[in-house]
Amino acid sequence: MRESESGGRRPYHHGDLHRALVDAARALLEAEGPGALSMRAVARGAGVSPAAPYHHFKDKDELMGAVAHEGWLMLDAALARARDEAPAGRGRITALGVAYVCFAIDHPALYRVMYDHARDQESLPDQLHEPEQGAFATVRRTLVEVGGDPDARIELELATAAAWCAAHGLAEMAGFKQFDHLKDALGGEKPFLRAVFDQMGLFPRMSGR
Amino acid sequence: MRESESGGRRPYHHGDLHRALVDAARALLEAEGPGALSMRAVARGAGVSPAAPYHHFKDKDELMGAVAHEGWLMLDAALARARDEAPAGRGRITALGVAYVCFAIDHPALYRVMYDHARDQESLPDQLHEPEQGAFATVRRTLVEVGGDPDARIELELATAAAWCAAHGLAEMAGFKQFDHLKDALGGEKPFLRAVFDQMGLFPRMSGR
DNA sequence: TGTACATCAGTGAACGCGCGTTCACTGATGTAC
DNA sequence: TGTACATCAGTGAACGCGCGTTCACTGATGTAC
Repeated sequence: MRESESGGRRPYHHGDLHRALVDAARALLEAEGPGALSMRAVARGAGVSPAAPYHHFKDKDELMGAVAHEGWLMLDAALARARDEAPAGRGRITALGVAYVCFAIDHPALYRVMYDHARDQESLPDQLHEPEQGAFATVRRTLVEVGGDPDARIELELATAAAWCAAHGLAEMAGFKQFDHLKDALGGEKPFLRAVFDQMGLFPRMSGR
Repeated sequence: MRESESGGRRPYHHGDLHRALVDAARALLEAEGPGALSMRAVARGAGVSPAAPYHHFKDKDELMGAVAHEGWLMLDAALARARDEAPAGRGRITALGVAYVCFAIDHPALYRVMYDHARDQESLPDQLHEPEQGAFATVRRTLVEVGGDPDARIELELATAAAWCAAHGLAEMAGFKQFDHLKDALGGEKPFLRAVFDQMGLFPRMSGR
């Protein structure tokens, strides 16, 4: 792809078509949205014949899975970064939520693909459930710090589930026009997101039960 | 459609094809999911030629809009009913949230179409913003009862937005397998939904600000 | 009551399209001797 | 170092498909006189 775009003749063998295909898919996604993501369009984007991708992916679903997987890794990284940057304390969980939604806003089409793929298999990617890594763990760990009892598994998972759903809902709706005047009133998108998360009270309410 | 299904010969004129098409679309949606919703499939479902729908809908988008509209009306009704049935008080807002998610669980494909259509125009349907009717008003009214200050417009809308996003997020994720053991631990789907909503603390926190 | 005519709401064939996938193939590369 | 050969990773043409939409048409209905 690099060669063909810069005018030089591309060698017969690509080098790393697997990578190039995923990159092309993501570029297409950002440029034209999820509806434009076809096997043929991705091959076209990588400067390769429509049959070539089948040497690297069993079928369309497998390519989509690879794109979604990369998205989840990016989201993991974004949450971990947000966590490290926010001062410890109650605001940290809000910071995570804001980072989550910002990711979805910055990569709306990729975010959609991630969830569409997850929905097809009726579950989020496994890595979210691995105990010591991934976005799920980051959320849970932060909830513990913020006041959750690490031994109260059910309550902790409930809090994590609540935070996740809240973030997902806001991520999907943040672009709706109905919220524009709220954003104006609060001074922009991020203050709006922070306010909604605060409103939701995502930190655990473990005490008093 | 009625006639053709019962074996009698259908008269040349249908009677109410507009209605029959929307019904066929919804039946198709429930039976095969949003991916199967094509103009031709809907016509087929209504027992009519592929060109016939164009006498009633300008294009596919207009048909989809009609289906989505009907979905919103159903959701409005479900929320109003839930509100009337729940005892007054703080639990009412949770009951609304549960009813919302139950609607999405009972009509997953329709719910998807509703939001896809909304997303395409970057906003929820207008009726959600009309002051005295629709689901939005039901949520807001209930929030006021539960302790919100009706004059604090921004805070009230923030609370409504938060509740809406929370419900939407949960609606989209309620089917994921990750939550299965939480549902088991809590005694079923509805207790799980209630617990998540309670966790989120959707009632307004107007006091102390 | 009968007839001419406009209008409405269907038909069915066709348009061009892009899709996912398969196929027989071929050029490039790596390895064994 | 040179050669035979297996394997890999591409090509490009073709498959059958269902789609949204348009077209000229026709059967049914309603209205005016």
